[in-house]
Amino acid sequence: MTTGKTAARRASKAREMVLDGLRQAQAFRSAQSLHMELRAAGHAIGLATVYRNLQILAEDALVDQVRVEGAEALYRVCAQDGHHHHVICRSCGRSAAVTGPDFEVWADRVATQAGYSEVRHSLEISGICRQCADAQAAP
Amino acid sequence: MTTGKTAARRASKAREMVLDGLRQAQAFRSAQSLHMELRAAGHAIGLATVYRNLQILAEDALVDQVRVEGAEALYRVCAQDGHHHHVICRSCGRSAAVTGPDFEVWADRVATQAGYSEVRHSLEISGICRQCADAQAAP
DNA sequence: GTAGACACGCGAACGATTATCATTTCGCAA
DNA sequence: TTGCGAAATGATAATCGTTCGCGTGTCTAC
Repeated sequence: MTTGKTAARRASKAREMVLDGLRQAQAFRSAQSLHMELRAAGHAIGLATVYRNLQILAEDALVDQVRVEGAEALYRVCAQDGHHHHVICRSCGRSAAVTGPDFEVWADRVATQAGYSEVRHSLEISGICRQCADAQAAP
Repeated sequence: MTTGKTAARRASKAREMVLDGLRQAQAFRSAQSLHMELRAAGHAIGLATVYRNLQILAEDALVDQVRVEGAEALYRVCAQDGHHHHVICRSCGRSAAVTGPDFEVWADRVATQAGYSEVRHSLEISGICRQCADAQAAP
């Protein structure tokens, strides 16, 4: 990697499928569940391939990748560009976008003040969405 | 201390060791490296026990637990006061505490407004500390 | 048409964490 | 002090998500 040469990202049916499967979902999906669905739909795609392409797509900023505490990584088609965050339902994966006013700036500033460079931040907000909460309350 | 309830927490040599090992570190430690060190120091402690006690200590708010993107969980003795965050050096693990403004409140509010309950959040800020940056710049 | 990349699918490997379980140790009270 | 039951322990197996290795397939460029 880092050859500097054109990435030579070749067209790929598998990548197409992964992206498509992600597009059809309203919520964040895990690599595994996406794989299962694709298999169920009759596509002979390998789990490793799903992971591979998910990574590639995340690299190309075509999908968002988040990690909920200690659980699996979740992916979703990137709605918009620019930095934004989500509230993710821990139960169903549905998410809502939230925008913090000066949060980004603040994070960067305090880290820089502390003497840190190449500052990165990751903010995850999770909860139980109303539908799931209702479903749990009334079994 | 305050053994009022059904004191489900008993004194434990292992927990003492874990806490001690953590105290001696200036930076965040992983469960595994802590275990290795304790073994190297001659203590016959099991890996599972390290994990167990780390969890217990985190529960009791005696240690901070963070998860850097996709890597292992890192632990550190808790400085003190309530909720706070850290900037962690991605290179050496050293960290600095940062205090956010009304970040906690904000996160909770936007999530609640979006209809989410049982809101949890996790904020990680990472960077390269000055020493590591210097070391990298002039090898 | 052929060579060489790149991508694929499969299954095994991997690393972090957790569960299991027989045994030890602690806290409390007799 | 001694005894008892509950909690803690350590070794190991198991789990789970993710990645690697490898032989094969497929597309591009020549």
